[in-house]
Amino acid sequence: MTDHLDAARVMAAQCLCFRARRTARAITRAYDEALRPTGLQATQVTLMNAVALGPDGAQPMGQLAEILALEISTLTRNLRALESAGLLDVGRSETDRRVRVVRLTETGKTRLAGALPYWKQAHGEIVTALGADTAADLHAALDATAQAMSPAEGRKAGQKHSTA
Amino acid sequence: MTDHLDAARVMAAQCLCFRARRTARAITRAYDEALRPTGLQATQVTLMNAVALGPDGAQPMGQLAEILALEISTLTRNLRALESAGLLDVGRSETDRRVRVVRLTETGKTRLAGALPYWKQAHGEIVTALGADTAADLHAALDATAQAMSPAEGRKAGQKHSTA
DNA sequence: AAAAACAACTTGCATATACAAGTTTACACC
DNA sequence: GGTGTAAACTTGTATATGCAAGTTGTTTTT
Repeated sequence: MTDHLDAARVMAAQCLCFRARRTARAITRAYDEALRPTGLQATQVTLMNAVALGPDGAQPMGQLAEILALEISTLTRNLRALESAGLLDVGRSETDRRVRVVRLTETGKTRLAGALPYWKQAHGEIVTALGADTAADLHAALDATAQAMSPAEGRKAGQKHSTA
Repeated sequence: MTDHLDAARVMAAQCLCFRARRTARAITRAYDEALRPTGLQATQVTLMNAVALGPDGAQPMGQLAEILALEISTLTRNLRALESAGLLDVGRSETDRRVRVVRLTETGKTRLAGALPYWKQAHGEIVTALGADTAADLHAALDATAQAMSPAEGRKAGQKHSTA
C-alpha cells in the first residue's frame, strides 16, 4: 500500500525531465534578470546570437532550428516578436523560395552587442554561485546530452546505440 | 571587425542558459513521446507526482512551488488544466484560508499509476541513449545546480547573502 | 480593535514550446 | 512539361513559464 508512494519517490528521485526543466527554469530566471536592463530575454539573445553566427550574418530557419534543437514552428513565432521589434528581418532565399533567411537588422546588431556585457555578468554570477567545477560539469553534461539526443547523432562515427 | 563575431562565438560556446534550455527541450520531447499513450505530458506527471508525495497525499501550492522551483502563478494555471480534467482537486486549508491545498482525485491516482511504466520506459531509453555514466553526471550536475540556485540556499551554513 | 503590514495566492499580459494539419515551392519522373 | 512527392515553412490549438499588479485573508502594531 506504500507501493505507489514508493513509486512516486523513485520518480521524484530519478526523473531527468523534472531535473532538466527545473534547472533550466532557474538558470533562465537568472539570465533574464541580469538582462532586464537590455529589454531582451535570454531566449531572444540566444536566438539573435545564433543568427549572427550564420555565414554572412544570415541563417536559414531550418538551420536555426537544428542549431537550437527547436521545433521550426516554435521558431516561426519566436522570430515574429523580434521581427516586429525591428531586431531582425526574415526574407526568402533567392535560390529556394521555400527557405526563409533570417538576418539581424542594424538595430538588432546594436542591441545584441549591448546585451553582451549583461550576458557576461549573468554567466559570471552563475559560475560563481555554482563554483567553477560544478559549472564545468554542468556544461559538459548538458552538451553530452544534447549531442546524444540530437536527431543527427549516430549518422557519423559508428555508435553503439540502436536507432534501427 | 570580427569583434562581435568573436563575441557571438564565445556566447554560443559558453552560455549555460542556452544549453540548459536546449537539453530540457530535448529531454521533454522524449518523455512526452513515451507518455503519449497516457494522455499526460511530462510536466503534468511531474506535478501530479509532487502532489502525491505530500504528507497525507496533499500538498499546499506554496510547497509545490518550492519543490518544483516554479512560480506560483505558473502553478495556478498548470493546476487548472489538471483540475478541469478531474485529475486533482484544489481546496482551501482549514487553518489558513489563503492557502490552497492540492490533492489527487481517485482518477488522478489511477492515471498517475498508469503513467509509471511509460515514465520508466522514457527514463530507461534516455539512460541508454546517454550511457549510464553520462546520465549519472547529468543527474548530479542538474541537482547541484538546482540546489545552488535555490532561494533557500544560504539559509543554513553562514552565507553572505543579504535577505534582510 | 482598527490600521498597517504581510502572506498566499490570482489575473493580466507577454513569451516559449510542440504536434498536427495546412500551404507553397522545388524536384523527380514519366 | 505535367504530375506526384517531398521539403520548408505557417497556422491552429494547447500547454508552460514568469513578472507585475491585483485580491483576500492573516498577523502585527499601536
